[in-house]
Amino acid sequence: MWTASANKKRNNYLGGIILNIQLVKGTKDLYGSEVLLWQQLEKNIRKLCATFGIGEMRTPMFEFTELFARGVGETTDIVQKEMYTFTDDGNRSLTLRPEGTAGTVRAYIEHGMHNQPQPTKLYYISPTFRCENTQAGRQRQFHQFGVEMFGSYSPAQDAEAISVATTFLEQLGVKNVELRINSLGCTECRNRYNEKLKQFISSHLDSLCDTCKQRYLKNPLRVLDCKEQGCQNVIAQAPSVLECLDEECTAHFEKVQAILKEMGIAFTIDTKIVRGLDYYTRTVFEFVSDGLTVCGGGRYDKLVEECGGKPTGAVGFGMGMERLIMILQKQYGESELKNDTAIYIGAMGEKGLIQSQALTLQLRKQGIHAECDTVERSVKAQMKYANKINAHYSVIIGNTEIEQNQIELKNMKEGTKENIVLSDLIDVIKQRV
RNA sequence: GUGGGUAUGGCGCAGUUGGUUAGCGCGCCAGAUUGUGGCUCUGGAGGCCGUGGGUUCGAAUCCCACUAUCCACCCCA
Repeated sequence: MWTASANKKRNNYLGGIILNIQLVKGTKDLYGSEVLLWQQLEKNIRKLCATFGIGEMRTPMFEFTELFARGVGETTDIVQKEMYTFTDDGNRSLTLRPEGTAGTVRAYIEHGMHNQPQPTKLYYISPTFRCENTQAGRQRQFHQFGVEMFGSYSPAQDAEAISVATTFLEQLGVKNVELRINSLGCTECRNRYNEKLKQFISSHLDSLCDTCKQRYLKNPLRVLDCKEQGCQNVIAQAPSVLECLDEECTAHFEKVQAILKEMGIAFTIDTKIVRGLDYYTRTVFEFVSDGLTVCGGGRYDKLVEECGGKPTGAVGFGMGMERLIMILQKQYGESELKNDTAIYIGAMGEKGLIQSQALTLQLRKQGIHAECDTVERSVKAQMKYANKINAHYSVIIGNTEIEQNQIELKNMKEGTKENIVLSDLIDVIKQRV
């Protein structure tokens, strides 16, 4: 590990050149039992998506800055102060992706996916970057699992997207999950509501906090999100978005609810949900567990068009993997995940060492996890090692075994031994695994 | 960006009002009669106590700055 003192020593070797070989703020190495947890989570996601007919989309880690600035919204905090932006050789302004939707939309348009049978359903599990203050479960490089569904304006698509998230959280066993939904309406409804809200807020300015006094002009919806008590009191009296929806948007929202009900998906309507991203239209939703938002998403019918594609209805959601991992860790408690080893093939003497290496490879080629001694330790130490790596069986190969073509196969759990013919070892193990 | 806590071998922690060679648990390595694990015992390796300054005869310990980390706010996933 590159501790600071290790750096110091290293610097001496390198003649005083100072190397900053340390983790960058907000980044993390994943290894050991933690990475096993990640693998399991990813496996669950892939299986889930296969069930829902959602294909994987892998977009590049960086794109033109413009894409995110436009896609995510110029007024959002993400664009204004949290993006990792740099200029490359060709003087292009590039940015590490701060969220997954924009890149997916770009790919959808660029590859003419609207020519495929619609809807196009895509998911991604990708590293994502935001330059903001860190906290538990919030890194500067974090991982997002997201699903995007293109090509439908129907409320059925909203419901399908929500059902993916519900099923996933259910299967993961996340407890106390609550689904909250709301509708922001189409652009017209939204503008109408913004005006109404502005008027309402301006008549209650005195009770608002300082930030809200500023931001209500630009983005009055944000005030609904404020946690200050004073603002909360004002908001409680504020007009609801739902009152401003036109007929179509109202019908859409009602239909989403009807489908969810029939699907057996419980939800509550929360007119305070507005989401921080500018691109949402109509349905928006959040899954909250113990006060933490574990999933957020909604419909974004204008985004594909804004990014240069044909008008296309779309709906999606994102989940922070780090938060899911935290939940899983709590669930699994301290019990460490381990990779088991089928058999440990120890060796005694030179002939044994040589043969054990070859035998191990043969087993591995058959898909069996075998380990052998590559350190030339004592038999006792080898057995200790076999125990530590959770070997189910062990054998020691030495001169006697080779001469007699006989070995003692030991069952590590039971502590029992049995004699078998050395040349039969592979077949015997294959049968037992 | 704002406020508060923390920073000691791989991990988790002690280190008393500043005083000699900085400890403990887990882990790692090796032994406990010569070729066999899990228990126990013994020994060993591994830290200039986050970094840089300052106060002092003397600093892990006091002061300042920086960095990282955690918590809250902000925002989101």
